[in-house]
Amino acid sequence: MTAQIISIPRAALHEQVAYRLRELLVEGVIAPGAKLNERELSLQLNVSRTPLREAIKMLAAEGLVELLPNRGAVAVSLNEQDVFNTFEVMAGLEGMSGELAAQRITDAQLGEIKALHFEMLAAHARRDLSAYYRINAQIHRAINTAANNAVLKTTYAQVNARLQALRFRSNQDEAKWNRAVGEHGQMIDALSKRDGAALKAVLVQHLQHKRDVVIEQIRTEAAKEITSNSTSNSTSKVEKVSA
Amino acid sequence: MTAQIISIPRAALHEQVAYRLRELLVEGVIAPGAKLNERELSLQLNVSRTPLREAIKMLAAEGLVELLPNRGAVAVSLNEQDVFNTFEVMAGLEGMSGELAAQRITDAQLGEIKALHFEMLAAHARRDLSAYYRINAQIHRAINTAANNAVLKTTYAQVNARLQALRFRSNQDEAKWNRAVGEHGQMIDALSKRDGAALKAVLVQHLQHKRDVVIEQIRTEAAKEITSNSTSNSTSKVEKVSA
DNA sequence: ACTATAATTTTTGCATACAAAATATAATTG
DNA sequence: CAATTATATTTTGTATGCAAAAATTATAGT
Repeated sequence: MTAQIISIPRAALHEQVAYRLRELLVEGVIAPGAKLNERELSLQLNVSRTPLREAIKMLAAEGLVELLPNRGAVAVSLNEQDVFNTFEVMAGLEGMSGELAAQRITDAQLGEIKALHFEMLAAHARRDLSAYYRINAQIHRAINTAANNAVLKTTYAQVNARLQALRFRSNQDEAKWNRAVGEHGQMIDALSKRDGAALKAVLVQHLQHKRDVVIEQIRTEAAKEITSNSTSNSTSKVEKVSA
Repeated sequence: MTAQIISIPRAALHEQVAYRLRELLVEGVIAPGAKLNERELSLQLNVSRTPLREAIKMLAAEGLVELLPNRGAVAVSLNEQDVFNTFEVMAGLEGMSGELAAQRITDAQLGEIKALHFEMLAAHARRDLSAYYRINAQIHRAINTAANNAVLKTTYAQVNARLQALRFRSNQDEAKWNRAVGEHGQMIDALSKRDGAALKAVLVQHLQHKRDVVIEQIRTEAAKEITSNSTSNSTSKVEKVSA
């Protein structure tokens, strides 16, 4: 008799596809505004169009792609207003997370967040932006987890994914980076004191600052786009689609 | 030449199906925990299984149904913890709505909300619970709309839909009903003064009270269920599924 | 009669096939 | 040559078919 492998029932195909597409969208491999060609994707992912389409419908419900009737799906492309609105909601959700986390966090969880904080300081000291962003995301996720509310967690993840898909993370200036790190210090203080109101305030402010940075970048990008379009041949992407 | 009808491109089939299923779930026609049989539904809705399945996948992403690998989909059934968590998030979202609405509401919108408020008082005076709930929902939706944030609106709608699906709306006692109506009066005051902080506070409290009412009902229902199961033949629904 | 096993039916999951719409390409005309 | 119409191709949307898994019913054994 052959060794019976314990059945880890591999996720349904549409789940796997949704997971992979989510990665591609959030990592920017599929750029905002880009069209999702079903034939092409089903070839690349090696699945038929049926589970692919089911996955796309899920992503549409999550707000990561937009469905155009009879014209398929495109990766969401947020305009300035969309970004503003999304950050506004994110700020509220982060605030909620912080307030609840302050009430519910365990000592172990707090210890882990402090550890991550020091790792973040290290990344900052080394000017390692990539590591900084990774650890930063981990800290925010940890606070969210400490809030111990599954609905909040999924809601947060869903709204956040749309912002991640923007991939605006490069070149924030020195002063703003320092400010962000300072705010993180305040977060740790507030969490240590289990001061929900203070943590909430810091997180909301933190998100507002991040919002300002991103919106500034969008404007810079837009300005560059116009310049390049008027001087050289247009290299602009697929027509802009609102979210 | 025949009169050219202005093409109102009827929504894609999967959209229509999703819309209809959403109604059935929120109105409780498909009860929490009930299985969604694909053959049966495709016959009833007169569509093939393909668009039906796509619609179900969307509802799964919205959190209205749960997918069981190789076993299809069931209408979500929230346990007490789930309900608590959902209300916690709803309270936060309502608070956000109120805070933003106070800043952004137009005089026309405020007028409409005041009108709805009086209609609600009328329904309360007549002890017309059905009308009361309908108008109540309209008021909350109007506040949400006045917040003027599309992301908040969809997020709110999505989380709220899961609570609607609970259909816990019957028999709230007199004192609690009066209290809820009183809170609504405070909302109107706060909105009129454009006092975001006050409105937020009232809304959060309002939701907490609603949460308490619902959780109490769940416990009562659960107690009844146990009694009936032990005395008579079990008429319980499909196995409980967590959300 | 109750449990365990086997056969049957149902149901889900995925792939394929076909029709309609949209897009791209070619042809035509002023 | 530009603009428009006609044709071909691609792409999406929906239905159907088939295999695998699950649920149900039947059968056998204790």
